Amino acid sequence: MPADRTASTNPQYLTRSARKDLTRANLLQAALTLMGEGRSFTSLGLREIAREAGVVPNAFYRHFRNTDELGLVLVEDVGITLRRLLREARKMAVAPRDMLRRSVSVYLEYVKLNRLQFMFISSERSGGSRILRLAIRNDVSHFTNEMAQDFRMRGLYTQLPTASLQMVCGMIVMTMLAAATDILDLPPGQALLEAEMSENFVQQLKIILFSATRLNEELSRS
Amino acid sequence: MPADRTASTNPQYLTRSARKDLTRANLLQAALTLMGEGRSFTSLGLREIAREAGVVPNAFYRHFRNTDELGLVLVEDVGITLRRLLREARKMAVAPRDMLRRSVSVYLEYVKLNRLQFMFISSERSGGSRILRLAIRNDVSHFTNEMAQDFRMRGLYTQLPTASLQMVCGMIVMTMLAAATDILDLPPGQALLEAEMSENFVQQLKIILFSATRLNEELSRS
DNA sequence: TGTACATCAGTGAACGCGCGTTCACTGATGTAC
DNA sequence: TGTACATCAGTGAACGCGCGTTCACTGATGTAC
Repeated sequence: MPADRTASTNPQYLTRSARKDLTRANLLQAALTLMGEGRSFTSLGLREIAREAGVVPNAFYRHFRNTDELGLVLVEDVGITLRRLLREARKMAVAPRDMLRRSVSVYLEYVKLNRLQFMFISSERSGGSRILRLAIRNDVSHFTNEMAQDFRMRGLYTQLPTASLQMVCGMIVMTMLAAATDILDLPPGQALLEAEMSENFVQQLKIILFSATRLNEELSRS
Repeated sequence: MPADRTASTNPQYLTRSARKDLTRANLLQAALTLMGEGRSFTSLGLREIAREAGVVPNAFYRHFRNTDELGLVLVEDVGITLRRLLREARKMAVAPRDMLRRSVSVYLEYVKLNRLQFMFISSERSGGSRILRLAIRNDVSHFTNEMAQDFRMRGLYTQLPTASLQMVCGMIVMTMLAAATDILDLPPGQALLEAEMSENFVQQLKIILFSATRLNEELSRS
């Protein structure tokens, strides 16, 4: 039952505004939960979300003007998740052995941990509401830019002009999102398929990164 | 007005079954038209499609069981479009000067020519209805396989094992679809942005193809 | 600290609307003789 | 070729339903004195 979600934090002992925040969080979580059941965000209705959150439809308006506004808050949360991912990546030792493979496995774990959020961006990045689509693309391109900056800070690919580095990072992010979609589609418990997929992902990144080292040398000659 | 679509082929002189086919085509076209107005296929209703096609809602059932079934027919059409694209690509001279750049510009023209169909796959490939998503992925992976076969037939990348060639083609197709999405998002008449985007696309393919020639040489050593 | 009043998160009922689906139908087209 | 009948693409009206949105409300929480 939806109400169980709040069972551990007994509303009895919270202030009014804390309880409001809780309901708001329940609404956001309700939308994610429904998406986890195979629904796309765009197809969710206000009443449906309120029902799943255990409040009356009208209560929704105390928190959001409409479902798109709720969606934008979800996108914000995704942005936070992505920035956290970058922070984790930054903590990794500089260029240790098997750096790429380790990054990939950290990333894939992260995707599985934030399953619903990644399902959300994967399905709303192209389809559905225009305003959400733009917000997500904005987040993704911020992520790409920060990745490029991190490469610079670490002194990687210093020979690349900024535009090329941006493009390479764009390809990496595109590949990351495709891999996330693939891994989320996998039925659970398919360890073998997952390992195969992950290995594929590593190879794809190798292809991109390998060429990056040669950009402006061979490529411009061909 | 929707009825104008049929004005050039006066229904008066057609057989009953030919007129039925025309209505069916109008329904399919109506769905594409509505998508062209910024709607996602998943959000289209049966009544809405019928209205746009100029028939009564009930008439829809003479042609499709529901909107998903209409969607599957659209996917079939996309499959045909993609196979036609491959056929055109095959007609191109073997390895002429600037082959890559020529292929890219042919492809981008093709995308613009079949604008609505590419918008359809781009937005329904991840979002919306599960059954449509699977059908589209199926078409895309067929396309990828055929591309790999064509590479083999042309004697390109003969040193690559089949699995690696598949992966490389997968990356090419992923990049192609991303480029299609980008070009379709561009406001019309932005020739400069379009040229930039197209050049970016060329570079991305170079990166992938260049590495492909070195796969199994340098990559496995790194 | 106690009281009187204001605030406001959530309620419950009602609305008008467009939806998908059903039904019996119409009348032009097609077919059999 | 002409006639009588069958077919069936599309019509028009009706249905029940869930939707988003509105309204006046309740009563616990918060605030001012």
